[in-house]
Amino acid sequence: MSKKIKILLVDDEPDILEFMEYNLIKEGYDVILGKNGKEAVDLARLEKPDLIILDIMMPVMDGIEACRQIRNTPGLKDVLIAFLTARNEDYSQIAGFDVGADDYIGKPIKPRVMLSRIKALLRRLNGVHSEVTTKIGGIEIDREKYLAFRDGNAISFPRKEFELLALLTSKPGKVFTRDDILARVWGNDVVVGDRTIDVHIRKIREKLGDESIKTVKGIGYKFDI
Amino acid sequence: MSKKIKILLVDDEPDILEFMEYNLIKEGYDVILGKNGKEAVDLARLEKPDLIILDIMMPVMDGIEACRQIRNTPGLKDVLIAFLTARNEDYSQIAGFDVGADDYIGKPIKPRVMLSRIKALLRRLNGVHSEVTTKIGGIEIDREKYLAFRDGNAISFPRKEFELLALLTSKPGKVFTRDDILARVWGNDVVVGDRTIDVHIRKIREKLGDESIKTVKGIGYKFDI
DNA sequence: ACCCGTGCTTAACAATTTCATAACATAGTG
DNA sequence: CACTATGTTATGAAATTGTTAAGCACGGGT
Repeated sequence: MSKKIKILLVDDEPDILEFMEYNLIKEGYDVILGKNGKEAVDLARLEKPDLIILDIMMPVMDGIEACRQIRNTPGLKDVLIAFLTARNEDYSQIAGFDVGADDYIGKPIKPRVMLSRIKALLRRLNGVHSEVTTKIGGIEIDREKYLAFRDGNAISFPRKEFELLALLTSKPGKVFTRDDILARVWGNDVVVGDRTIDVHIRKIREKLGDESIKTVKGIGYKFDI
Repeated sequence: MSKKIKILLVDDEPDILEFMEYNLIKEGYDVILGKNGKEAVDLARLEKPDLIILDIMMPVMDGIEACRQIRNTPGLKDVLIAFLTARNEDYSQIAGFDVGADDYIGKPIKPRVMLSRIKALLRRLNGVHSEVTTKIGGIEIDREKYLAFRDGNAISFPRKEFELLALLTSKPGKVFTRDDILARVWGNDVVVGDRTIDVHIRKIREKLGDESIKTVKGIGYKFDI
């Protein structure tokens, strides 16, 4: 996958946490756990997850209030938030949509339903997300076609190479550290050897046929004209 | 001049039906009427409207269930569905979200509000699926006839194959991920094995007899000339 | 009700592509 | 110059997709 998707999961019942964590990790998501609303807010600010799943009923701070505070955090206004609710809870209390929830997931939780719902939500996110194409210094990156173009000629890349290139070109001139690159192209907990990034960089350079990817020794790489 | 837009309107109160029908027809829409959820499903399948407006509370089958069934009908996965809801029905809103509604129109209905909402919805539709036929690289897809044509010769496909082809050709060049494809051709809650998509792709390729469907390894498939 | 054909899914296996690594070369830095 | 970070290359493992055939479910017709 491109950058691994990070999900913050908050519930006060360890069983549910464990159950959902298991299913989410199995799908390849990056999962962070919290056990009350207070933690939810702190972790959200710290980790900037892509999606937050909040139980409504929790000690210390309930999900509604947590949601409100998260939404009031700069940079987290557009995070996806879904509520967990028991079927028989009083829906009027779950006026969750008033505080800006994006979806709700009913208990008891069925793994398949939950996962498909999450995928649907994340798909919505993708639609809004960054620009589909970037044009910079004679080459154009089309994230939808998974192709780069130079003078109208398509250059195709295998997945990792493309994602690496897409990352670098997403902010031309910015230096991405190796850790950055590892986290965002490979995923947070993936461990790969020292030379892996270099090899991919090399192949991209070869295909692009120019010097647009610069090495910043001791730091990382950047895409620059 | 495009085809007239077809709206299926379902409510059990004749007054509301008449009132809305009047306003919609005045705007030049093609209106079909139903008076309960059962009729909604039947008419939706029969008429393939562009937009369905469902009351939540209805005899025989409520709007929620009708929506669910419509969404599970092949070929109607992407139909626009809007719910009619009385102001204070929190429950409706939440449950409606659950089954994939696109919008809510509150009662009491104000004609102008309703019409602008409907136009906004249909604008969304235009981006994606408006054209009945697509012509691309020697082949033509007719979504109404469920047929593809190459040099005037019809090629017929079973439903799944056709929908898959229709999806890919809806945006030539764009890579559709496997998850995308699963969600939009098979449906959100359907779980099928790993090789199912491949098998369908293979059959389509066989029938098209060319290389227009490309594999993007690790991502998905695209239709490209 | 029964049969038949079609469409859909699966499973097993083959073919292919991509990826990570190791070993070594080179360049940059103080 | 010594040391460290990066470049290069070939190679095998791993991941992904292709292919085929078989079985099941469903609908239409008799």
